[in-house]
Amino acid sequence: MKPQKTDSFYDKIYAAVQQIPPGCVATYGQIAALAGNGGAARAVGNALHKNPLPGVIPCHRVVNAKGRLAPHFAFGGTGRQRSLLEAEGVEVRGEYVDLGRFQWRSQ
DNA sequence: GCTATGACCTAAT
DNA sequence: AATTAGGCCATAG
Repeated sequence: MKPQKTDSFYDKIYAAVQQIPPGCVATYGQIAALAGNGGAARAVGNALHKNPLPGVIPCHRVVNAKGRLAPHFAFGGTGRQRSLLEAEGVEVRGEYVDLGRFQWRSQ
C-alpha cells in the first residue's frame, strides 16, 4: 500500500517547497522528485504559479535548473526575490543563484 | 478523453 | 543573446 495522504501532486509540491531550509534553494526538478515525479518540473512551475498559499510557500527558494529565478513572480518580481534570498544568506547574481553552493541537498 | 495553458529543459536557428 | 521548436508532465474546462 502507498502512504498517500494527498489528493493532488500540487499538494506534494507545496509541501516539498516548504521543506526547503533557509539559506538554500531547490530546482523545479528537485521539487518534482520530492513530489514523487522527477521530470514534472513543468507541473511544479504551474503549481507555484497558482500559488494557493501565498505567504506559506517560499517560492523564492525555487529556481530553475540553471539557478535562475522565474521571469515573473507572484511576490512582485525577481528583484523582490533577490532581496529575500540574500536576506537568508543566498548569494544572487542578477537573476542567477550559485547552485553549487546554495542548492538544497540532503545533508 | 481532448484541448489549452504554463514560473520547465534542451537543442537548434 | 534572443527566439523557435519539440519534449515532458499535471491541472482545469
